[in-house]
Amino acid sequence: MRELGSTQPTAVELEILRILWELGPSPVRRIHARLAAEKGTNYSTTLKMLAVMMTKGLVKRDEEVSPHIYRAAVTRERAAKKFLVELIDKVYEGSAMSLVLQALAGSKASQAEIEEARRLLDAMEGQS
Amino acid sequence: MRELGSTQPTAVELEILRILWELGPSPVRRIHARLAAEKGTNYSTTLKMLAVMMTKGLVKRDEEVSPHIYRAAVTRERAAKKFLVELIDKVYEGSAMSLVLQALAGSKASQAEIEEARRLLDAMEGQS
DNA sequence: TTGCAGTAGCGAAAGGTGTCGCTACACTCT
DNA sequence: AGAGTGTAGCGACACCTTTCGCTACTGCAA
Repeated sequence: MRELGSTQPTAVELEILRILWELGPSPVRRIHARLAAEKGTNYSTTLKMLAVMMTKGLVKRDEEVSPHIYRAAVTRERAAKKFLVELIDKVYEGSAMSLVLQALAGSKASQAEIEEARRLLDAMEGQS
Repeated sequence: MRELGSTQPTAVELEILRILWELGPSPVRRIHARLAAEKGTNYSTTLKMLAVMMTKGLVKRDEEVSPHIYRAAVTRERAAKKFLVELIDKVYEGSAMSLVLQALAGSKASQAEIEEARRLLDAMEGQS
């Protein structure tokens, strides 16, 4: 019972997505090199995971060239947003931005990030 | 291979935690009523899930009384924070508060929440 | 005391994730 | 042609999550 557009990536899938976001479109070799460095898993495993992710629509690949080139089918931003929406939904069931921020309070942020956050808040205040 | 203090709740476990956060300490009957309303699962299933969650330390129970009373072993806030930290770690590998905010930008926030966010940013700026 | 209702628990099984071994195909290079 | 190297994929398996059926215990009512 899998919902249509909302295939949340699992742990390893997310690791692969992160690698793709960082590296950009890459052949399996390169993805595997990173993944193996972190987890020590086999080449076959990486390949299989990519295959599974293909069926879930999490990645796309160019089969014209050889080796095939894989790329993430979702952007980092979109994925993050999806996670957050689900998090708020699951944990707070409803909008609770202030609580999320509260949770973030412990983490350190650079001056630049804080500035940007302020700008964003200003923008949010304007609309809606 | 499960890390020591970081037992991330699975999907159903999270649903149960959410129910407990909302209801407060409750007997299985009450938890099950909610869960069954959402998923239509059996009483045995709820009971088993609670048992599993006991071994993981996600819930605690008072066995003195009958029926036993279950309560969440973690607060909503702590759980949310854990999720967020993991999210940032997994998706952005490192601090990226502004990006998280970016992701949140689409969601609507009340004036009060925005105010609170501003106050929080001020506080964060002060320290560290 | 027997029977019923509510409660607790165990063990099995179904489904999903992550892992790999083994096979096959292509493309060199000799 | 044959050997060697890089690439792709299938099928099996181990492990975890989620599900339930069946059993057992408790306490109260007939």
